[in-house]
Amino acid sequence: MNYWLLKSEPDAFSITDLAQRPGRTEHWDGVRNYQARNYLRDSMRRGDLAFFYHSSCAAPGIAGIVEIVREGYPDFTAFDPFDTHYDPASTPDKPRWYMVDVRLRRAFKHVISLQELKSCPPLEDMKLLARGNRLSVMPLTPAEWSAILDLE
DNA sequence: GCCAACGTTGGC
DNA sequence: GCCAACGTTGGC
Repeated sequence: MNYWLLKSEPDAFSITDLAQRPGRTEHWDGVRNYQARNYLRDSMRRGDLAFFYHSSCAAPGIAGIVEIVREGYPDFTAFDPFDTHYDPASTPDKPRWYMVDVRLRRAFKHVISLQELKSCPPLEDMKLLARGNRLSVMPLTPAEWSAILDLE
């Protein structure tokens, strides 16, 4: 069982959007970074839990918890010329990008703000808070996971 | 909108 | 393989 953090811009896809999907389940598409792709493709397991992080918005922070319900498979949005995440270098025969399916476990009543995360000593070394970090899919240690839950 | 940090691209 | 230029991310 692994712990993760997934970033999304709420303008594009928010935790409220996920809550409204059938089965509160949706594919996590659009990741176009190799390190993040490798996590999605190789390391995420069905049953793993992830924080849903809202980025690039007025109130960045962790909005809730999702469960991985389908392990890595080709991100088909890369095959669609009309999709914003289209990548002609990725084909059904040789897919370059991968996604997983996530199901909403619960949305927090209050988003745990980035500021709260930054001022929590046990989270000092968390990847998310590292200088210049841009990774949109990242692992968390069990200690980080529970420290964040304590902030709720 | 600004800008620092980072990843990718492409010429050499 | 180097590295400058460029595009993107993401907080503020």
